[in-house]
Amino acid sequence: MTVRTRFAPSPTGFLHIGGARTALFSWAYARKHAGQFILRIEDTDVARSTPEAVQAILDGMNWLGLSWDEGPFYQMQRMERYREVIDQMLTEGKAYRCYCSREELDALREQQMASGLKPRYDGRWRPEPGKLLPEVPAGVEPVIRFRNPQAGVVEWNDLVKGSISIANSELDDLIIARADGTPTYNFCVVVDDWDMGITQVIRGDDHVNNTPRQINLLQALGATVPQYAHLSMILGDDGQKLSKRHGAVSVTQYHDDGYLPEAVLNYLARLGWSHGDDEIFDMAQFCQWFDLDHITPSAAQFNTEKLNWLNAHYIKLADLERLSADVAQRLSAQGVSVAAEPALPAVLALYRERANNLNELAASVAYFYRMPPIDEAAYAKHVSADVLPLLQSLSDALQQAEWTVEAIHAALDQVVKAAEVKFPKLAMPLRVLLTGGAQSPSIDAVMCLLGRETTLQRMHLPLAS
RNA sequence: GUCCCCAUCGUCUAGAGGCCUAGGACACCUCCCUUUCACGGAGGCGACCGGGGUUCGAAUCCCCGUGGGGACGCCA
Repeated sequence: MTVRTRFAPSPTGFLHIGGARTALFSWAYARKHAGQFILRIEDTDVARSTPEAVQAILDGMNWLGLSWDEGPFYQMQRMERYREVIDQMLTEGKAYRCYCSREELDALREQQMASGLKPRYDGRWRPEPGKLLPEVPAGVEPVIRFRNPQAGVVEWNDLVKGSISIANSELDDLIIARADGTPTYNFCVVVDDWDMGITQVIRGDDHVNNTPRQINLLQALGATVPQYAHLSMILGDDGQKLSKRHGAVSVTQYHDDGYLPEAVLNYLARLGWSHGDDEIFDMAQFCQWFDLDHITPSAAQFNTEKLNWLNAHYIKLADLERLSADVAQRLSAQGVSVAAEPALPAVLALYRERANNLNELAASVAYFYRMPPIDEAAYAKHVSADVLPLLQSLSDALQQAEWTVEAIHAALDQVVKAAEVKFPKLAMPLRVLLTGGAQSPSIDAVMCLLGRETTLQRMHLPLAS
């Protein structure tokens, strides 16, 4: 049987890091087994679902490169099918109408909580042989409830957590259709997973408690029960649960923050899953290695520093043209337009080893394309009066020097030797004048890229005043 | 409250009874490289939640405790 997995987000917000990892694992599992990965949008909560959120999820998936083979399917477009199944269940006595008002249910819940019980529906409208049902109240639209088994236990072998069993006595008759006729989550999931032939349900472990209900429903429908794999949640950098208020951001925010998708993917892959001591691998490798046996059942804390490390790694590896296109955009967003010279790829080749993210990288090379603001402290420290003669003689030497790193280096050496000073005595003030700050790659390489004209011009700043 | 789940360095993790004086990675510290800052290289620091069992032997299996998390919606 071919593997079919799915990612089924509800479009009530963006695709966050936890959802992205769930999608990644489902995707990788399908790829590993040469199966299909299906995208399904669970939009039955009409009040909270938005088209913007759908788009945000699609954007996130696309940025990460998690491609789906079927879908996106929208549950709101499958209403007819749900109704058909509900009608059939009603006919077969597998579901029934319940005329309890919300107030009634709230009161029941409160009362049960107060007496230390697990709140659940008491089955007052559940038909039983010989049982007298209450009189149908006028003007109340009923909900439809599933007739859940009352005895026995539901047990499944969770592919991540191992055997889990929950007694049916813990469950109640869940509502599968609201008073307005729209079906509810647990029901739609079941019908969809069934219709779509899902073989492995890989999802967050906040769904563990839904699983026995879904299994009961599936069995009532005569459907094959898929395998389940429940992934533990991802905690924030501070160990706290992620929420809108607290650290949960869209995966596309990582793009804005200068992360490469391959870095985010690699990081996510290692969060809760491992392959021995392997830390760095691409998605092709991941799809070969991925399995559910090596998923950690416990929650994982997000660690931005490790993500940064991976990002820096992938920046060093990235194709220079691709990097240039990205960095040019970031620069232009800051009002810096990239000139033809020096060529951005060559500049990035010099700088990519020192950046943790693309924004840093862009900021660090901006001085090639516009006069940088000078770090005053660095200026005061390095550009003292006694270096002015050095700058002057270097300037002289540079006028007719061949413009190569070697020749520039020779000129620097010559000035330093003649003045009997250490190399940094000249290199540091140059750094400050040319780049605006005290840190840069090898100064001769910087000068070479900057070009003769700009170099001399910036060098002459203190000489002129 | 009830039910379910989880528990190895600060963090991500390796670990399927002997290979464990517990391995790797990030972070941190030291040194090396060096033209500053990085990069890179070499070292270092640092953990099996507690208690009982089972066993010749337990980080690994069982039980209890403790701690953490999740679920208990006409949300998904």
